[in-house]
Amino acid sequence: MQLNTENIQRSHRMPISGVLCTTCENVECLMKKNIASSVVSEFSYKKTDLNCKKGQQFIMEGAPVNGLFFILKGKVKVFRTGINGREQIVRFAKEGEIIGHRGFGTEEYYSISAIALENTTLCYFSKNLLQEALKKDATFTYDLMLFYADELNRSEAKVKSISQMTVRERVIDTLLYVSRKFGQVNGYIDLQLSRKEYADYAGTTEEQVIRILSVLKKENLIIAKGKRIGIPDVQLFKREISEHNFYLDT
DNA sequence: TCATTAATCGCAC
DNA sequence: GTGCGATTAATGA
Repeated sequence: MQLNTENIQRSHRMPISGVLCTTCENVECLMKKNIASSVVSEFSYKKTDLNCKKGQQFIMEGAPVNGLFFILKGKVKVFRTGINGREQIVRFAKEGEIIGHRGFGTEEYYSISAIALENTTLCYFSKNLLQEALKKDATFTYDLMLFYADELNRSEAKVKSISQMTVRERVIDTLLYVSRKFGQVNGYIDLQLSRKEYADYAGTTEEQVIRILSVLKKENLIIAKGKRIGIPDVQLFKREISEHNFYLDT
């Protein structure tokens, strides 16, 4: 029975490679959420899977936009190259998230770069096919719009944090963001980042992150063993910045 | 294990 | 707060 359906799918409804959206486990994925729609379902067969090894760059700043990526499995960092080669990490992304969406639409070239932080599998959709699907399915389009709105909101919050927070608060903010997004396993954040990557996100230097991290460790607000960093009490940790922000907001 | 790479510290600016 | 160079710790081939 199962073999039979699989054969039918293989004959004319199989994506060019890899995992089907129907069997995919990424519930948060925009495709998965809308898979009940016939438009989305039809469209989902036209993806291409792409395997990226740890450290591999799959979006190059300035390269022409042909489509966009969904993360099937793995973790990714998105960044922009700033003045004198310094990286500015825009965001981190995990399973089910969209990468390269900003280049979508009227933009011709990517304004960001993306690198796999661990071995990652990506679902690639061509720009033209996605546009067609979006025109046909309003719910799908609406979901994408919500995603854009959320991204914009986060991006604005980040502008505030960089311009108004102290370095210490920015590092704390970064730690909170990463732990909220990737969670903690065995008391440590489920993502190993170098001090430089924390710095690139917080908008500081590697040395500054190292110094602040060791202070936070002394204050028992975090635990750190090499690249593994853990936050024992997230609520307590949050208070470190929310107190200050209270004054900023009023 | 040894060699490479990352983290840390101290110091000058 | 930032940036450089030396030292030390961690990682992985």
